[in-house]
Amino acid sequence: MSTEQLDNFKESGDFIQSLDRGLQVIQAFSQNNKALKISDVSKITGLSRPTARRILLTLEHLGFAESSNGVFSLTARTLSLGYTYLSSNNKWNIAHSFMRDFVNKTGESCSISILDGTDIIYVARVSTKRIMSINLDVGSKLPAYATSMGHVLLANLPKEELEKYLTSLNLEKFTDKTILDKDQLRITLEDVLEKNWGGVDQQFEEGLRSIAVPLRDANGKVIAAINCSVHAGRISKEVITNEFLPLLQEYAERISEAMAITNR
Amino acid sequence: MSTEQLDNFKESGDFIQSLDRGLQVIQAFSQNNKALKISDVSKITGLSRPTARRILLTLEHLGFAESSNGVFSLTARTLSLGYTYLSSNNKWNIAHSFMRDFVNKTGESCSISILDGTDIIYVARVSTKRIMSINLDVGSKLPAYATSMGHVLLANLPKEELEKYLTSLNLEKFTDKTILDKDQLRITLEDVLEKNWGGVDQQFEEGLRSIAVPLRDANGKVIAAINCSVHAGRISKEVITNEFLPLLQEYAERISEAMAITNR
DNA sequence: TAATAATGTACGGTATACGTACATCACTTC
DNA sequence: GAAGTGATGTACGTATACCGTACATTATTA
Repeated sequence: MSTEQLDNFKESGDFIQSLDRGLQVIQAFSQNNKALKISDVSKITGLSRPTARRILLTLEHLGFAESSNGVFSLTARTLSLGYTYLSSNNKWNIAHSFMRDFVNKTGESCSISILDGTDIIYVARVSTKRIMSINLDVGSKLPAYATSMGHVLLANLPKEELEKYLTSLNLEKFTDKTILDKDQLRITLEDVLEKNWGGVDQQFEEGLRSIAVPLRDANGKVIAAINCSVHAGRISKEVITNEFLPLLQEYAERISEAMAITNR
Repeated sequence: MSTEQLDNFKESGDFIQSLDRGLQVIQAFSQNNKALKISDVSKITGLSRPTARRILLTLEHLGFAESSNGVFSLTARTLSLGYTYLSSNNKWNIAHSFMRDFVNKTGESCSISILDGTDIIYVARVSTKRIMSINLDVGSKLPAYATSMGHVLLANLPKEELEKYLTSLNLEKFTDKTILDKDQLRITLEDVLEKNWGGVDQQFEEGLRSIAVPLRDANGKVIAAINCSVHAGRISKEVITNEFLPLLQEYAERISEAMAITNR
């Protein structure tokens, strides 16, 4: 939705400001913002200090936040709040047993993610050893343009949406191999769309290599991406494309099918 | 917090009703409530229909919900909302590598959870094969009294809190072995407190056996529980208590230590 | 075609939530 | 130890955001 549309909606009388603000406050507690004072929240969100205070106190009394010595942090209840999405949506559960199977065969991690704006969000994950510096879990967000799943999801976007994405995009350099040129990204995505799979080699993190393929609904529409990520020093490009890719494609097929059946 | 206290707070002028209501609506989308109509949400939450509608539309326009043909469901953005708890709180990440290590040694799943009211909430999990009928993930909730981690967490509650919990508790029968007697539960918990570990044998689900021990902060206060769950048909009671328990205790010690160091 | 049950919407009142302003407290800094 | 900095708590009057009732409208079913 465009900002203009949002503004229109905000004045439509069907918009609840306080809910928006409350959710903004929860999101203010992101990485490196482990614990926040009232004034911190006020600064981050742009809300007035009394408003930030009221929201934090409300969250605390509802059990979504806790405070000690005037420093607030979220509680695990917030986590289960997000989990209502998963428990209300069993399609990713269906994928799980297939993913486990794939992981047992390859010995490497497997994940599913969907696109949310400029990010991918992990909705299912079966991991083996840890290969990334950050810990990925269901709910994690990563920038789409630097990941294999992101490439698959972006490549399958309608043309105009992709262009909108590309124009508003701000490319950040994560490693020496990160794509920093929009035209190059566009070419890469065209290639991904044609091949029907995407691969990223240490563009997001040094030593991390991954491939991804789409998951489709009954109509063939891409609804998610599934990937396999490996340690670059351990698994060569040849092995991942010649051995893992066909297997991943096979499993993607089977998962898409299983989800289509149960969604009928 | 007691209801009375909450009511007092609600009238204090520091309570934001709309935020409370909005979060109630999100939580209305729990298991088996995959997709909800406006009137469904109104019924479940007790909110008037126009209010439910306003909240749903607001959530939709913020990207936390989506609708098609008048049926609303949550989006993955809700999931990432919950994930802000994890990313704002790195202590469970610290535990992850230890848990992986434990899983590699035993070949069985390992999880950490904390207490939230009458439920335990999973905050970290490294799983192998799937042994439960439901799929557990970070954010999942289970009733405390029927799980080994729940026993550990309940046993370490202050006396009065435990009593309060026990009096208000409604025991549900999950399997033939589920504890249904409060006195028996009390005795079990006393035993757990003394032994410093808890074990549950198919009380929550047929074929599921698990043991749990506490994780403590620098002051020795119990902050979470860590468990190991196995398939009852594959791993005997003897193996789990004689081989896995000492290992779990060792890892719990190491994790507690690691968290204490980084929290300094 | 009537009836049921859902949704959309208008509207006026009021409780709700707001931000400014001031008081207070904790912690530096000179 | 006094002045200064930056935080929090709180009072209060106001504006408005949000509310629910009531009615119109649109599926859906009988």
